[in-house]
Amino acid sequence: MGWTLVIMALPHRNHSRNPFHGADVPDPQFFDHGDLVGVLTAQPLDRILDYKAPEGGCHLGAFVEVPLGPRKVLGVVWGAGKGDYDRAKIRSVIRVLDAAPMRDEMKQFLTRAAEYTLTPMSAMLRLATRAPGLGDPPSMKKVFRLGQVAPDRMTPARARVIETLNDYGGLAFTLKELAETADVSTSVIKGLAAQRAVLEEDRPRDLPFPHLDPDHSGKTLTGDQQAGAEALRAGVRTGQYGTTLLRGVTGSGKTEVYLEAVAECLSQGRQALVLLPEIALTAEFLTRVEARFGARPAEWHSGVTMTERRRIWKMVGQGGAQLVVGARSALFLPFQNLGLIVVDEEHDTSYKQEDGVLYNARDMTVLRASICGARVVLASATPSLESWANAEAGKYDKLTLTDRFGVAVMPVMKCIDMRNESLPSDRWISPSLQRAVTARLEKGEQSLLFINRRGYAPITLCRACGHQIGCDHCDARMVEHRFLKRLVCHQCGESKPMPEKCPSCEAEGRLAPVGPGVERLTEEAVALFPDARVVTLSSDMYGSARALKAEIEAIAAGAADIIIGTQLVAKGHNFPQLTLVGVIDADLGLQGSDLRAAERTFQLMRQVAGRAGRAERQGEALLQSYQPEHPVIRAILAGDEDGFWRAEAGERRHAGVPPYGRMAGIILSSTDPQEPFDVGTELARRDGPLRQIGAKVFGPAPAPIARIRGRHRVRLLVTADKGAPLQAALSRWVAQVRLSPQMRLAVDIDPQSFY
DNA sequence: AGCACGCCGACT
DNA sequence: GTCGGCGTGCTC
Repeated sequence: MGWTLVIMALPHRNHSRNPFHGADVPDPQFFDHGDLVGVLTAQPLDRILDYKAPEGGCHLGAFVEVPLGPRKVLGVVWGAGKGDYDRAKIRSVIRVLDAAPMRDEMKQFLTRAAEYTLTPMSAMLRLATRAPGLGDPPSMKKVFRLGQVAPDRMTPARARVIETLNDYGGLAFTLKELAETADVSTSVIKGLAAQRAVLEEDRPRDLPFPHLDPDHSGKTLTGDQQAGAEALRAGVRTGQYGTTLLRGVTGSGKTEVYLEAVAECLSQGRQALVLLPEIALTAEFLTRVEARFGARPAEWHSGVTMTERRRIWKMVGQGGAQLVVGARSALFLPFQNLGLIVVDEEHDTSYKQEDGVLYNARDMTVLRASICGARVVLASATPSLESWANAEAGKYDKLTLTDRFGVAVMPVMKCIDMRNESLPSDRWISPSLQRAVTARLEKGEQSLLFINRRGYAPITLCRACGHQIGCDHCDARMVEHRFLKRLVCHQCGESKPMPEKCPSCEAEGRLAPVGPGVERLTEEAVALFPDARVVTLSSDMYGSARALKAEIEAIAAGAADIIIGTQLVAKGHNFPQLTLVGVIDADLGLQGSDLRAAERTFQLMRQVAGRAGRAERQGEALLQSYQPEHPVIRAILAGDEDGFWRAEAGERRHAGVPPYGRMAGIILSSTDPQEPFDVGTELARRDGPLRQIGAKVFGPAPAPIARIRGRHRVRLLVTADKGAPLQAALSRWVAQVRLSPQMRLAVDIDPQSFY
């Protein structure tokens, strides 16, 4: 009651909203009605605008609605107003939205991420407010629970309602849920409510997520896993930033180990975030989380409904969600007390992507954690070279799980030297590989044939004139998909029916498929092994993630003898009866001058090979290669992971490329074919700002795909020394040219692939 | 991003 | 004369 008196007695100017400030010290975190505040809006004006604080004042960081021209837009109170704008034109904040104010930590994170990626702040704010109805007042919905009084007359329908409510012990239902569960019409419930036999109550629309119990217990860990888990727990207990690179093949219990870190984090009363690269994996993953903590966590990805998005955003902000499992954008949720971020499959290239902002979720994770004092676990069977180098340099702790069901069982890896195999040019399964598959068939074991190409054939060639069918909108070849009976552009998704005659010379019946795709390999396997059950796993062959998951489960249960798969099969699915992996083209990706090609091939080959030999059975991996002496192929065969990384690191260091140098890609694109090249040339010529920091510019050159969706693309590449202030120089450099409206310029810091 | 302003070509 | 093309600039 004393509180009431104090608050009542407060003068107009607020002095004590913050209990740590004395009664006569103004709270710098609070702005009174009429004070000037600087507001950052999600509109693409890269400037903080001054407004007058609304009636009732507002806190620093408050989400607000402000007038902007004729519109009302979302904004955040970023600080005090600068006051350098015509006072007469300054308008007032319309209202403070019902959302937890943005914490200083989040402001810092957005600012530094913007600086790093050269992204306008408004775009960063948009990332951080990607949920609908943020400003909605807390709305209620009506729910029904059992009342104390019995109804005047009992009917079968009424009895079902009461029985349902009894069965679920005190749980409240919405009208629709209750009607459906009890199989009655809504009027029955309304009738009962009128007599107060059931009670109608208001409940907030957005409910907290069920409590996760860190002591709910899950699987017992092996000695190796136990030690790893304890190391991670200890890290979380420090309550300070730190990153651990957790290495372990699928099946090593990597997930169980880092879930122990999550458990420790939850015990400390802090929030945790687990990032996964693919939606398809979350269903299985959520089940494992539920087994460990007794309830399901919040799930954030592009597939969740708008309602659920709003619930997660709000609950994360007010502590009603302890754990979020999600895609990369979950990194921008308004956590109040984040203690741990796990990035699973940290090497996955999908972490670096464009969704409004081009950022690498793995790097942004480390940034966010270092600002808010959270722990990071980067988990992977095959870490990225960047993370490996950071661990080597002592920036990250290293933790390697070697146990695989108690014993170290990596498959036996061998190379099939394709130069010694006799094989017609339209066939891809070598006699040696064929014999190995036959041996598995006889033993009733499964084989996996891996090819990293979707469709039937990558090239459709006219035997009469030599024309290759390309996409009308991109400079990419169309890939035949016999399953769909169409030609598909893997760049833009455009497709057209398979033509009867050559679009160039009109010759009929002369179009021929060239090269293998997963569908064509299936055809070959069916012909070679007529009695085997052959199944194809390719991301474009299943309508939904659910259908794909069902298929994978059926295969794991033994519904196929030979699995033909693309990249998809490399990602963490368990096939216990699989003992042979055949890689059709291990050389794919080794050609070309992309410096990351070796790394990607190594990771992919190891992951695919790792599918073989689960459980007790020893597996075998056979790599078909035309260049068995290639260092990457040799490193894979030798299983010498650290040796490979060291060699790769040496080459990169020598070349001064990431992670031992800095790089940025510039993509200029336009509907006009000439303009990007002209602007690119002008930029290359005016390289003063870059030379000041010792950076070099290469290009302009046509981008890897010179035309995508009708836009012509030109690429420049900038390299600099590790310590050079690259971003600042890039901004000054790029600002020298004026772009026409149809021109777009995108800066890609630390590009994933470069030429 | 929107939306207004404004400055040149072809229409009732 | 005006309708409308979209280049340029502004939003506190």
